[in-house]
Amino acid sequence: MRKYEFISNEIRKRIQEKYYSADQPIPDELSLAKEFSCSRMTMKRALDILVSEGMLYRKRGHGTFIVKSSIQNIPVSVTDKENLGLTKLLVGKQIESNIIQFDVEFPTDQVARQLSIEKRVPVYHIIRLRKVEDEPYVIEETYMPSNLISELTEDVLHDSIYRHITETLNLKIAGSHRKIRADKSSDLDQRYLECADDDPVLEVEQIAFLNTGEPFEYSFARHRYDKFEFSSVHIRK
Amino acid sequence: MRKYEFISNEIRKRIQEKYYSADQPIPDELSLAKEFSCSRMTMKRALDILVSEGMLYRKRGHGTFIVKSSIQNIPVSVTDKENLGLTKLLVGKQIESNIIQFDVEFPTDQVARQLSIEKRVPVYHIIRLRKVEDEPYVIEETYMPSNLISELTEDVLHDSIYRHITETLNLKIAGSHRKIRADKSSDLDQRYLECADDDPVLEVEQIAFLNTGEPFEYSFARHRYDKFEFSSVHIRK
DNA sequence: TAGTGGTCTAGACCACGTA
DNA sequence: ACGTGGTCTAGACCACTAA
Repeated sequence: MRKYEFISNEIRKRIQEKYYSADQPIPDELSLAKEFSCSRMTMKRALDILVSEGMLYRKRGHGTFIVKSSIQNIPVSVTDKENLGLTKLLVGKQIESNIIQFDVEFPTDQVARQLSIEKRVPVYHIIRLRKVEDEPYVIEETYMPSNLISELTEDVLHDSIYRHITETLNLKIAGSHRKIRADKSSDLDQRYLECADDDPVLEVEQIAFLNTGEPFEYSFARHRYDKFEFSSVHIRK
Repeated sequence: MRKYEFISNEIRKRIQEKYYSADQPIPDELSLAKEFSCSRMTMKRALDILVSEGMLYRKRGHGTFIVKSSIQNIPVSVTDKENLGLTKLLVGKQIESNIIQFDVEFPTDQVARQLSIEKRVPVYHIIRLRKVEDEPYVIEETYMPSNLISELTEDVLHDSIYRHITETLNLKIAGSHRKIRADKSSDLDQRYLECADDDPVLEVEQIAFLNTGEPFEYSFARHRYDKFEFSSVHIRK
């Protein structure tokens, strides 16, 4: 366990358990560094994590304070904690994946460009309906280059593509770029998400990268507008 | 100018100008530190910024590499760079604000809770239509505690609330929590955004904080679905 | 084994806010 | 003047990767 992570977790626990008064600054960095037997840089790094989570804020020349609203708000962010698929996001819930389409094809210009591949490299083209607790939740249309993501089978699609990538293929996911927009529901949306003609959907377009810098996924996730919202925390530097 | 910011900007420029080959790692941290006459920690911090922007990625034991797709994709993110209002986001464009409503009232339970204030503290309740280049762009409904944000006038609302807060009141904005969702357009949306009955809207709910930790804004921004999307970059730690 | 990035130290000085 | 956080240094050792 890294020292700064251990300390960060400890301080987070203390805040949640109201060990520190929310009306006063928490102890200064040097005192905390002494308490945890670390350098001030390491202490600062531990606190940085909590600042980036929106749990603490600093005032130069004054001290480090608890963001009061952070104590009750538990689920700070979908965005910043995970870009793992549904499977990890909703642990404990019963998740089911219906395969609507599963093809291999040559990419369109747009798909080839987003995945940074040549047009002659085949891509998987997958459309899945994900259900949570038997309720339709999201339709995911996914493109993945076949040379990068191998051994994709229907079994994998029913389980979790992310698990296949990280555990079976042993690849490492580095991050993703996302765009979020509203759209009118298409016939496909209405059929599978069981939504009304005039129900909108929330679409998340995503390009995900391996730690090699290679894009391995270009996807469109279309969510029922009444069952999903996207959360993010923004801290100014 | 902070040293790590200067270095970070310099490396970013080099990447954009293809000074470094995208097929090879950029020079190692120690060499770069020597070139910029700084410590390795400072060099690492400069590179951290570019990693968090999705421009570089690292492989331990191997080197630091350029994310190829980052070179052409210029506007990486609305999310991570700014939570300043429209005024700063769309510099150079002609922006107009029409005031639809401007009241002071006692907050509802929900508004009081989100702003962490007592129900007896009056709040400004503002609804504005923001136009960009004469086209309707977004309807913003905003609640601000009157004890925190003072001297709010129609002149300010026509200009920029953020400028008033940072420049006139000299307060510092620390960050915000946001939720993004799709919704059906309301009568108000249709009237002012000039959208059709069945056009959806993209709603961004935001609580913004000062560096004192106090929430100063609780707002709902409703965007035309065909004119706005929300971008974010996610890097796994 | 050599070279890379990841963590950590024990200091230093600076910038800012309060008294 | 003092105490706070912000930046920066010049090292050290560790973890991982490739040759």
